[in-house]
This record gives sequence, structure tokens and C-alpha cells, in this order.
Amino acid sequence: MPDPNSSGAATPRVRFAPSPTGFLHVGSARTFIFNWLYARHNHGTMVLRLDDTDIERNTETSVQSIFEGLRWLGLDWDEEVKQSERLDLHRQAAAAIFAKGLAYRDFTPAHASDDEHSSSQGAWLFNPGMRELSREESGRRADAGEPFALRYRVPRGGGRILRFVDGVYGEQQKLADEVEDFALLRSDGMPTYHLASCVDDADLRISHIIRGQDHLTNTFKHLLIFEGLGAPTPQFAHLPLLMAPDGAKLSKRKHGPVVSVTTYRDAGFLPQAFINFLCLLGWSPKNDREFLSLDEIRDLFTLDGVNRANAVVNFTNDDPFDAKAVWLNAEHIRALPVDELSDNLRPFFEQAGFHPSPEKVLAVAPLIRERIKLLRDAVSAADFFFLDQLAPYDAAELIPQKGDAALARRVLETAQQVLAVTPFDHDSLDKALREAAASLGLKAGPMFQPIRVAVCGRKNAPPLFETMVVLGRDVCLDRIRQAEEGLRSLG
RNA sequence: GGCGCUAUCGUCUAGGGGUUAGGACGUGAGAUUCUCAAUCUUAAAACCCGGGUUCGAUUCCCGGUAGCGCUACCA
Repeated sequence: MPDPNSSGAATPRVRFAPSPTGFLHVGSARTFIFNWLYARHNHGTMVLRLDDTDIERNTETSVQSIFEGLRWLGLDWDEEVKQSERLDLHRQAAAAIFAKGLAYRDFTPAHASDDEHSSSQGAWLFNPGMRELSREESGRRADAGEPFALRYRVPRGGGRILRFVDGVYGEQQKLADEVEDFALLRSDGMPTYHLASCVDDADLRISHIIRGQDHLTNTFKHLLIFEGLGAPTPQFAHLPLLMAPDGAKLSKRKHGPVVSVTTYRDAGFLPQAFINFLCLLGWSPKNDREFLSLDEIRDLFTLDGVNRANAVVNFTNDDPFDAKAVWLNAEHIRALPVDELSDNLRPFFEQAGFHPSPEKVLAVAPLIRERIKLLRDAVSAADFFFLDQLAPYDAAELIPQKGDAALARRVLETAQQVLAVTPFDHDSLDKALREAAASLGLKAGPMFQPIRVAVCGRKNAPPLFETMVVLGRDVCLDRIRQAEEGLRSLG
């Protein structure tokens, strides 16, 4: 146990304590990010604690997927502990609290107590019979092997007020009489969340507990546990919750994969964009800036900037991603150096069955960077760069707005002649093709569209000259020839 | 039911006793352009309701309402 007198820590110690009951939830990810920001902004220490005491629900695959999510975010931590390995510590702490008379054994069968709770009108606070059981009888029944839960003996009748100053919500207070005698140990001897969490926070000398607002009222219980432990009380800061558009708290069960960070990753969010988006949910730098790098956020981050109202993640059935998250991602994509963008793009191409060389990706990336919002969009935006044979398209698309098949054919014939002899660089192509247009008495639009469709297989594509340079002369000429044939078949 | 927290455009938010209530996303219109995108300009869009306090409240206080959270031998 830490020395209660040595609490005046210089640098903060924070922790992120996920319980491995599934994938990494966006709400958990945000809590992690805020803790990280607080730690790094204040040159403190970040502890990752796996709250894996719920053996019923915890799985190894869940542990893996949480680490996977955290690794993707790219934020580091300094220490790592597993709660399940500290069982002895938790039980000793429970014994110590019991020894001080601050807890009592409750022999009420678990189900029976449930019934009593639900039948009561107000909040269930305590069971007088058990709370007042004599030391002797309690000991006798325990020795006889009768199972019991250990409950905190919350101070009653003294008008005691529990208080703390929350880093986000300010002064908080509650009458101890309104706090129920919560369990410390279950009847199977396992510690409850409240006990394990506080014991570990105390033992790990956590100075700032930054967590979801769903724990705001639990904090009064935690105050009591720290007191029972004789440990210094950490600072608390609660974060507003993330809500779904339907008004409910974002949950795996109700809202499905949209609450998993892997969904964002797989769709092609950049981690820094995802972090940027999550930070803006409940926090503001208060300077009208929204597109921020991780370094900027870290430098700007303070608890003062955290607001108190829950935030809605605005997804729909049609679109699982908040429009602002998508926009931010597009911004971050554009801000990325080409080589980094290429590195991020390659896995998406690979997964789509394309295996372009790194050089090719590097050449393509600048042409599509302003045309994609998610990395996965790159596949459909750039497929024609990688295909040996263009997918079939409607030859009618080759015909410009005000024109006919004959015109389109003339354009493509001329283009072939020009491209056969023009150096394949942007400026030469630009000059030669514009001159060709003039010679045909055409404006740029009607001239370029047939070529673009011929070369890309669609009307909307990156700028024509850059595209042709990447594709190369042979491919361009070949595709234009094929387009001409298609046009002929059209009649 | 009890206790707690919260309330500014559709969404994320800034602001704060006197403001044309600011920004962003999204949406509409226009400009630019070889298409698309990007970019630029522009428009529509908000202080939950009722009482106080005050010369003046969206802002402070109280009440209501609504939403959320906690009220487990879940975390």
C-alpha cells in the first residue's frame, strides 16, 4: 500500500482500464485517447490495466482485439498490468477493510437479495439484519462454510456528505445515506469491480482517474473504498458519454459494428483522423480549429476544454460513419505526404486483389488523394490503373454531350495519331492534345471526354494528362483503339 | 421509484448580462475547371419551457420538462 503522506506527486499517473469483453469500443478508445493526451500533455505516466476479473465474459480473443485496436491508434503506454494477476492484493485489501469494521458479511443468498431490491420502492440501501449481525454470529456462520458477500458498511444516520471536485463536472457531493451498502467481494470470494479497481488504482498510485461519466455516481463509493484502504484520494475527471443518434448510449449490442474501432480501420480511416474526430466529441480547443494533428491536440489538450453534455455520433443505417469523421479523414489524407499515403493505400489495393508495385502506387496516390474520403475508396478510384483489361463500359459514354459517334471516332483517331508521336509527359500531352482539339474545331471538354472514357473506362476520373503519363503510351493507345471498336459496334 | 448529471443550428461545438449568438460538418445556390474531386463565394439553419434577479437575460438563480447515467454478489 502506498504511503498516504506521499501523495503530492509531481507528474500525473493515469490509467486506461478496459475490460476484455469484446472488440475495442469507440467510447473506450476515446477514454484511452483522453487519458493518453492528459498523460502526455503533462509529461505523466500512462498505465494500461486489463480489468479482466470477469472470468465469465472475458476471452483471450477479446484481449487480442483490444490490443489490435490500441496498436492501430498508435498511442503508446508506459506500464501494463493484468488485474487477474492481482487477486491476492484485492482479497488482502478486502480483509483489511473488514478488519477495520468498515465492511460486513452478508449471508443473504444472491437471488433473494435481488428480489428484495426490486420490490422496494426507492433505492435499496442495506439489509439491516445482515449489517447488524454480531461479530460472533457472523464469524460462526462463515466458519461453518456458509457463503457470503462482503459489503461496505456505508456510514448511516450521521448526515455525512461525500464530496469531491471533478475535473470536468466540478464540485460533486452526495449524502452517504443515499449510497447503498455495495459489495466488495462476491460470495465466491471474487472481488467486485469497485474493489478491484480502487485497490489497483491505489496500489498503482494512479493520481488522476479519467473515465466515462457513467462512473460519476460510482465515485462516491470509490471515495469510501480509498478511505477504507487508507489511501490518498486520486483526482477524478469524468468524460461525457458518446451516444447513438437514437439517443441511447453507444453499445455493442444495440448498434453493432459501428461502435468497433476496427470498423473504422477497415474502412480506411487514418488513425490520426479517427483520433481527431473522437477528440472533438466532448472536447474543444476553443479556437475554432477542428482539423488538428496529434501533436497539436496533445499540446492544446486540457480538462477545461472538456464539456459536460453527451455527444451524438451521427451515423445512419445507410452510412455507418459520422459525416464529420469522414470529412476529417479526407483532410488528413490530403495532408499526408505521398509516400506515407502510398504506404497506407497499398494494403487496400492488395486486399482488392491488385498488386501494383510501390512505384506505381506512389505515382497513383497524388492523382486520387483529393478524390477519396476513405482509404478504401482508392480501390474504385484507381482500379483502371492496375487492370490489364478495362471492365466493359457503355460505349455511349465515349460520345460527348453535344456530339455524335462520328465526332467521338474522329477525336479518338486524332488522339491516336497525336499520342503516337508526343512525348509522354504532362506538358507535352497538354499542348499536343489542345492543339489537336483546335485543329478539329473543338473545345477542351468534347475533346477530352472521349479520351478519358477510353483510357479510364468511365466519365469521372483524375486529370487526364497525369493519368495518361502514369498509364503509359502503350496502354493508352491500346485502350483508345478498343474504344474505337466499341464505337463502331454502336453503329 | 430514488439519487446524480446535462440542455446553443440536423450533428459537433464557441460564447457569455447589452453580440448581426461565432466556427465546423452536412445541405442549397453560384464561381472556377478537361470530367469528378478539391478550392472559393454565398444562403437557409440554434440559445427547451416558465418564473424570478436586473434598466436589460440565451447567459445568473429557482422550478418544470426532456435526455442520459447510477441505483447488481456486471464492468
